[in-house]
Amino acid sequence: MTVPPPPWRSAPRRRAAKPVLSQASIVRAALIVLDDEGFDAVTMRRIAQELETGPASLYAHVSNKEELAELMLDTVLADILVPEPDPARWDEQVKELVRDQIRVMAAHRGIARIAWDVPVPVTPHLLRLGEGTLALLRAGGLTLKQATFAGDALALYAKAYAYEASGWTWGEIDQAEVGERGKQMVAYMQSLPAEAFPNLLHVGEFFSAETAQERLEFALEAFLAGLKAMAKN
Amino acid sequence: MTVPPPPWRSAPRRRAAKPVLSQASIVRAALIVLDDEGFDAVTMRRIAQELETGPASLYAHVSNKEELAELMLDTVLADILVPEPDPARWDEQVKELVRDQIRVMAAHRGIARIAWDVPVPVTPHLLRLGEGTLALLRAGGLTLKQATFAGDALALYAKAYAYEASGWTWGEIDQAEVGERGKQMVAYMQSLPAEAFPNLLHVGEFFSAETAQERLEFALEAFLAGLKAMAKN
DNA sequence: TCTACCCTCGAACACTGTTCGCGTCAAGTA
DNA sequence: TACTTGACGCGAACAGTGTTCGAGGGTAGA
Repeated sequence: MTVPPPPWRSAPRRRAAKPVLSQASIVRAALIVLDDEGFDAVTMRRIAQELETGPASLYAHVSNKEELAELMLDTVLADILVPEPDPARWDEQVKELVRDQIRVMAAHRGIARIAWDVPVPVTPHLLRLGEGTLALLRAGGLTLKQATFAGDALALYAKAYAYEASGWTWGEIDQAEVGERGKQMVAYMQSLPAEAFPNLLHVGEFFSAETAQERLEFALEAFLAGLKAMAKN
Repeated sequence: MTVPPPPWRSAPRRRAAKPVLSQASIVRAALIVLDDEGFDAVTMRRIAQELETGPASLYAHVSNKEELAELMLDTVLADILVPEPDPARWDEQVKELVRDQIRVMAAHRGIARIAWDVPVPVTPHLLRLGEGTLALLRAGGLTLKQATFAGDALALYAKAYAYEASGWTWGEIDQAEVGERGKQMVAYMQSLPAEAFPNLLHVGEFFSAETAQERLEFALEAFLAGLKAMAKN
């Protein structure tokens, strides 16, 4: 009963004319929006727009935004290399592993925030990373329990510094506003008795994007030194 | 021109009949909602409802929700006591200060999350806390720069463990869901070659609400040990 | 050719933070 | 005492969010 399409009309577009929707393509689109426009821009509508469709279409491939966030995190973490433990280079390997996590997370602004919000971190690459960290720490002479606790702390370092780093790097923290608040802060402190904030008044120079790396190295250095002392017992 | 109110109508309610709106009362109401119903329930509408008014009324006393969050955090931090440095009890004092921060933050579920989101932590009590931490650390023999970096790391510890602790304690992390995910995780790991996750398979017991305190103590212990070694140089 | 089935997606729902602007009240001034 | 003024209360609305429903269409298998 259906009439064939008139010959002057081009053949009906096949579905595949536009990239087919899939979990992977959705995650990819979400990461593109994240990189280009920041964390707040990553909405279901914006992602759908990127794929030239409506928000409802996404829910056939992703059960909700939380799951999508988890998939984004896992995708990003795929770039982390877990080293083969080499006892001779133990410190350096541990530091490198943490730096690597920060590197990949800071590359996508706001992804560190997702890392905090995932309650139970069990995605394939997180498992791989966790196992690798444990193996590395145990190679340094720690018990399984010690390694677990140390790994927990190190993951925390990575997330915290990556979170801060992405804020500074990507301008999610409004530089002008920060400067304004900084001035107000100094003025406030100077309005109080001079001896009220003898230390705080001089730490401003230590807090900036430039010192982020240095602060991380300091914390890592101290933590690892303490860890090594524990491993010997 | 105005007609006096008819005598059978009760005298118009005075403004003071219901508690007058103020920044302090709004913050108080917000904390009540936070404690009773959790982080997600803290909306401008719910706070207004608690004060028997509409959401628009709040904006006369608080410029936006971000500022309100900051005020909530500051109010909670008021309970922290900053100790007079006593070199003989240095370690214990530092640990106590961190524990104290975690204690007050874990008491209000979700307040730790606010702490992460405040970009430039400059509220009165945060300044007081920062100065106290610096003074304490310097009393342990650290340079101002070392003390700054160490204080940064310690604040990070406090926020991270408080965030996690409140999640567990207050059931924002759905226990049933966690259990389900845990089972799936174990099943997934067992479906892979046995040697793929030799360590991860046995750490489950170390991760629970009960070990949160222990994990913090471990991390603090290691970090402080490393710090003391640095101070001597 | 018919029948399932799954995917697509417009429309709608319930919710969010925030603004506008009209009233009303309280305190200050003449 | 009468009037002005300015601040506050708050109903209504706006733009945006995540998510669901259900009708429709395309594809694959019988």
